[in-house]
Amino acid sequence: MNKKDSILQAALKLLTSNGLHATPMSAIAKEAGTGMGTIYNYYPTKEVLINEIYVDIKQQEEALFDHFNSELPTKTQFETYFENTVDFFLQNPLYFKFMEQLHASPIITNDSRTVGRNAVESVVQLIDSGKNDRIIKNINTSEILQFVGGAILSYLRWYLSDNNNQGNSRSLKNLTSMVWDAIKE
Amino acid sequence: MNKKDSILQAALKLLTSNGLHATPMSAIAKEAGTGMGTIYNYYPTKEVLINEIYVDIKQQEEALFDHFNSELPTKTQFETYFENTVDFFLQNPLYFKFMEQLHASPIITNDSRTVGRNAVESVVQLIDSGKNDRIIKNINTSEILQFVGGAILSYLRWYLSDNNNQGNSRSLKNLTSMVWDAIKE
Amino acid sequence: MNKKDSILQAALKLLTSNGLHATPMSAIAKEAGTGMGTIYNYYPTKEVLINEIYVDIKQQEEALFDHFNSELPTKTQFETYFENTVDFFLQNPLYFKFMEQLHASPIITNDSRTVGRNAVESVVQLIDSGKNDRIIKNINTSEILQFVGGAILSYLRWYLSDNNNQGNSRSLKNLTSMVWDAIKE
Amino acid sequence: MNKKDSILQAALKLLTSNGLHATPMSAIAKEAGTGMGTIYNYYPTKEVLINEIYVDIKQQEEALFDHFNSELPTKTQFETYFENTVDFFLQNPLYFKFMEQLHASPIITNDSRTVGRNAVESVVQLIDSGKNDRIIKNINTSEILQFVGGAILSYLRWYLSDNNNQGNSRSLKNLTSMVWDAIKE
DNA sequence: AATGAATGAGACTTCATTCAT
DNA sequence: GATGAATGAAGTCTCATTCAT
Repeated sequence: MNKKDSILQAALKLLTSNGLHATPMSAIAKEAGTGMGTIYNYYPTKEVLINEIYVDIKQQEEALFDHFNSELPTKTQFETYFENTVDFFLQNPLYFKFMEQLHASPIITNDSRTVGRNAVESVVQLIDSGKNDRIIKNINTSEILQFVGGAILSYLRWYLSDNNNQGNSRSLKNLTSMVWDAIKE
Repeated sequence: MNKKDSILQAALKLLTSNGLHATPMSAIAKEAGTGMGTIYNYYPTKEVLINEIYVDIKQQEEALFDHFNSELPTKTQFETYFENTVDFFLQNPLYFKFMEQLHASPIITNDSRTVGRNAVESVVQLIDSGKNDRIIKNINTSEILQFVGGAILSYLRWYLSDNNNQGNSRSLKNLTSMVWDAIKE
Repeated sequence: MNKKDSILQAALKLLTSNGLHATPMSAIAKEAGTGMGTIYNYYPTKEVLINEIYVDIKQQEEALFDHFNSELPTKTQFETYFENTVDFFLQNPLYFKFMEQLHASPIITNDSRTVGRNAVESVVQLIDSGKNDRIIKNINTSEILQFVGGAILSYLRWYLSDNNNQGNSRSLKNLTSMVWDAIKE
Repeated sequence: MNKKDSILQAALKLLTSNGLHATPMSAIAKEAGTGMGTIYNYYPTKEVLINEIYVDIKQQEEALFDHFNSELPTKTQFETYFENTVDFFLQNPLYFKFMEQLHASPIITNDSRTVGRNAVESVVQLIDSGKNDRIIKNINTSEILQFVGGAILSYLRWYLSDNNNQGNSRSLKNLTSMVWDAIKE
C-alpha cells in the first residue's frame, strides 16, 4: 500500500474509534508508520484530510452503480441498489462509523457535500423514472431519497450495534421489501 | 432564564453551528453572558456539559409520552408517537442538529446512552404489544425501532435541509402512513 | 512591573541577544516569568508583539521632543535633538540593537512604520524652518533627515561596538559639530 | 549562470523580499530551479548559505578598490571610494537590502564579520594616511569610518526608499562634498 | 552531481481548567 | 456564587536536513 493510502486508513481507524477531538495528527502518523511531516506532504491540513476520507467513501459508493443495468425492471434495480449499498457498508463498517460521526459535522465542506450529492445521482434518476412509470409514489424525490437513506442507515445502526449479533440476510430481505412497499405506488 | 439554562442554550447554539472542535468554553461563557468560572460551578468539565445537553434532550423526548393513553388503538398510539416526535424536533431544530452531530461521538458516555435508550421504553412496549396482538410484523423489536427512528431522522434531514422549503403537514401524513404500512402485519 | 511590560522587556532582551529566529515564545514566557498563554492574552501573535516593541521605542523617541523650546536658536535646538537622541539610545542600548536588527525586516508592518515616521515630525519641522531662514542648506528635507539619522546610527554603532571602549562625551561633541557643519548653509 | 550562483541569486531575492523568517530552503530551491538536495551539495547549512551571501557582497565591495591609484590626491581617492561604493549598491539594490536586514543579525558569524572588516582595509589606510598628512581630522579612525559608512547608508536608504524618485547625481555630489567637509581638517 | 519525498524536532498557538478576588 | 486573568499541556503545522534513487 502506498503512503497516501496508509495515512487514509490510519486516520479512518483512529477517527472512528477515538473521535475527531481525540485523534491528533501525530497519532495518525504513528499508526500509518510515517513521520508527521509526510502527512502534510499529501494533505495540507487536518481538515482537508478528513474531507478527503469523506469524498473517498462517497466516490466508492458511487462506483457501486457503475455497472447498473438500466434495462432491468425498476424494482430489480432498486433492490440491487439497496442491497449493494447496505452490503458495501457491512463490508466496510469503519466507513459507516466515519459517516455516522462526520456526516453532520461543520468540518465537512460544501465542496465535499456536493461530491456526496452527486454520488447518488443514479438513484435520483432511478426514482424519477419510477415515478414517471407510476411504479413509485409521486412524492418529492428528495424526500424519497432521504427515506431510503434513513432505512439503510437505521438497518446498519441496528446490524452493527454492539448488542446485536442476530443479523442475517433474511432480515435484510425483509427490510428491502418493507422499503419497497413503502415507496411503490 | 437561570444561569444553568443560559449556559445550556449557549452551548447548544454554538456547538450546532460551529461544531465541537470549534466551540471553546470561553465562547460559551460569552454567549451565555457569564464568566467562564460560572460554567464550572455547574458542570465539572466540558464533556459533562455536552452529555448534560444530550441527556436533557433525551428526557424531553421521553416526556412526550407522559400522557400517552394506552387504551387507544395501537395504530393511533403509533401515529401520535411518530408525529409528536417529528414535531418536537421541528419545534427544536437545534436539538436535532445537536443529535445529528453528537449521536455517534465517543464523547457521549455509556451512561448518557443508557438514559437515551430508556427514553424510548414506552415505544418498545407499544411495539411489543402490537406484535403480540399481531398488528405489527413479527420482526426483531430493536430492528423495527431503528427503522422507525431512521424514518424520523430522514424526514427531519429532508425537512430541515437548506435546499428545501416545501415541507408541509401533508408530507408528514404521507410518511406516517408509509411507515405504518411498512411495519404493520 | 506589570505583566505586559515584563513580556516586552523579556522579548527585547532575548530578541536582541539571540535574534528573531532563535527566540521562541516559550523562551520569552520563561524570561518574563509568565506562562506562554499569558503572552497571547496581550499580543495575539508573535508578529504583533515584535511590532509593539518597535512602536513602543518609536514613541519613546518621539516623547524626547515633548518639551522642545521652539524659541531657542535653530542650531541649539538641533544640537539638543541630536544629543538627546544619541543619549536616549546610549541609555537604552537594547533599543538600539533591536532597531538595528528589525528596522528593515519585513516583519515590521506598514502601520508600525507610519508611527515611526510620525515620531520624527518635529525634526522635519525644525529642518524646514532652518531652511526657510537660510540657516540650513537647501537640500531635500528627507535627504537631510536620513543624513542626520545615518550620523546618529554610525556613532552609536561605533560607540556600542564590542571593540570600543574609548567613547567619551568629547567625541559626541565632535560629531555634533561635524554634522552641523555638513548641513548648515 | 552555474548552479551555485543561481542558488545565491535565488536566496538573495527571496531573503530580501520575504525576510529570513519567511524564506524556506525549499522556496530557494524552487526559485533557483534546482532540487533541495543540490543546495546542500554546495552549502552545508542554511546559515552557511546566508553567510556566503554576506561574504560575497563584502568581497565585491573590496574589489572596487583593486585598481585604486594611491598616487592621486587623498581627496580624489576619497571621492572615488565614496561614489564608487554608493554606485555599487545603486547598481545592486538587493545587496543593499540584504545588508540592511542582516548586518546586525546574530546569524552572521564572527568569521564573516572579519572578512567584512578586511574589505575596508584600503579605506582605513587612506584615512590613516590622510590623518598623517593633516588632510583629515585627527579623530579615531574607526569613528570616521563609521561616519562615512553612515553617510553612505543614509543616502542609499533615502535614494532607494519607496517614496523617493528625485534622486539624481547632483545630490550625490552634494553629499560627497558634505562628507568631505565634515572629515577634512 | 542532482533530486525531492520523507522525516521529526520544535515552532506558534489554543483552550480546558484553576483560583484569587 | 460569580468572575476572568493566568496557566501550560497538547494541538497543528513548518521546514532544515537527509538519503535512496
